Amino acid sequence: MIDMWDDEKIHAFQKTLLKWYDEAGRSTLPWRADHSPYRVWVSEIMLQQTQVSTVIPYFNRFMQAFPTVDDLAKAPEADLLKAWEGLGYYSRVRNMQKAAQQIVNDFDGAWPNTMQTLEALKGVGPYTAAAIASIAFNEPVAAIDGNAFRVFARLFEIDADIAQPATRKLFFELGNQIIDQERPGDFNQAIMDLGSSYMSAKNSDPAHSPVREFDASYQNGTTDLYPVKSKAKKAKPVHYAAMVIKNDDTYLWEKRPEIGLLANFWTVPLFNIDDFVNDRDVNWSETEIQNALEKQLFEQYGVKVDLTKRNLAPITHIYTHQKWFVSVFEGTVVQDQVPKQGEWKTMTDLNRDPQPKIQEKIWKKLS
DNA sequence: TATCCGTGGAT
DNA sequence: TATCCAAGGAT
Repeated sequence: MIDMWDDEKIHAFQKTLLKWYDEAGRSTLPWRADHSPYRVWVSEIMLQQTQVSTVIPYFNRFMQAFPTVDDLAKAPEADLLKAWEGLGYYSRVRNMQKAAQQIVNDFDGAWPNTMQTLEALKGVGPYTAAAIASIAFNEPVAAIDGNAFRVFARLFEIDADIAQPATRKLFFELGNQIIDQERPGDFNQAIMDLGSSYMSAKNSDPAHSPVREFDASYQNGTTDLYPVKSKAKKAKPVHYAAMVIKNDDTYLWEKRPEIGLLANFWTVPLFNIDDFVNDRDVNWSETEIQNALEKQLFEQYGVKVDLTKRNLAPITHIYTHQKWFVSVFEGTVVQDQVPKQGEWKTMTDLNRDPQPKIQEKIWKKLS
């Protein structure tokens, strides 16, 4: 199992780590300017599965637009999604608003101030709760994110698979044993800074790490073996026809379902055409696919359409579990009529809605 | 427990 | 190009 350090070594590690953090940590990150729970929380949610350099401009704009938890609680959802547009994992911002309303309504505006009570907030799991509790409220709990998994796995040569949810408990208990009791928030952030520099996933430099004396994997030359992580499944290919249908100066536009991928986002109609696609590339009879698409537009949307252009070279867009191949079709309505499903909107109107990246790619593909 | 949920960057 | 990684959480 784990070759646990004695108290003396733990204290030496804390001292070495925090000394380095004070001298070389990323002190200029905007969410480190102060440790108010609101700022810490917003930054932690944005940073989930998202790189620091990506988050910085979003964070600054978000704090301008929604300076307090009250502002966030009462903001229109469209404004929130527009502020989040391009960040991905959009349920994060929807859950954030629900959590803001929990704080305002259920807790009378007072922040929960322990890891355990913070986990009651929507979208706040074990990692984020520990991060807020330690950074904003000085509670000595380990925040186990991807960095902490990697750093601890290397320091102690831990062979448990970090892709297994059950492994989180092991790392959490280890972290709680070595966390600095006086400066838990700085300790957690120091581990993250270490994990994004000397002990990063790629281009690590353990020989110059401030904690190399404590790094068993470096001492034994096994850095590349840690962390142990099982491989993710490959994304499943899915084929769509994007229907860009014009009616004078408007386009056919519809809202996606409330749950699932890109929930509630507006896009042009996207038809699944896996049935028309052979193996790995478009391979269909021209008249067959064209007739099928026009038929579906009439039956599902109630509009008669003349398809005029097609782009057989598909756009590709990769999600975590799906790889989309999107062929863009253009057409015009034969006669003006109100659609059974979706709406006609001008380009000006639809640019006001937040759009997923795939929709941007579709617009760019138009001839 | 396994799967789902976006996007951008690095190699 | 394919793959992995990036301050995870909900179901």
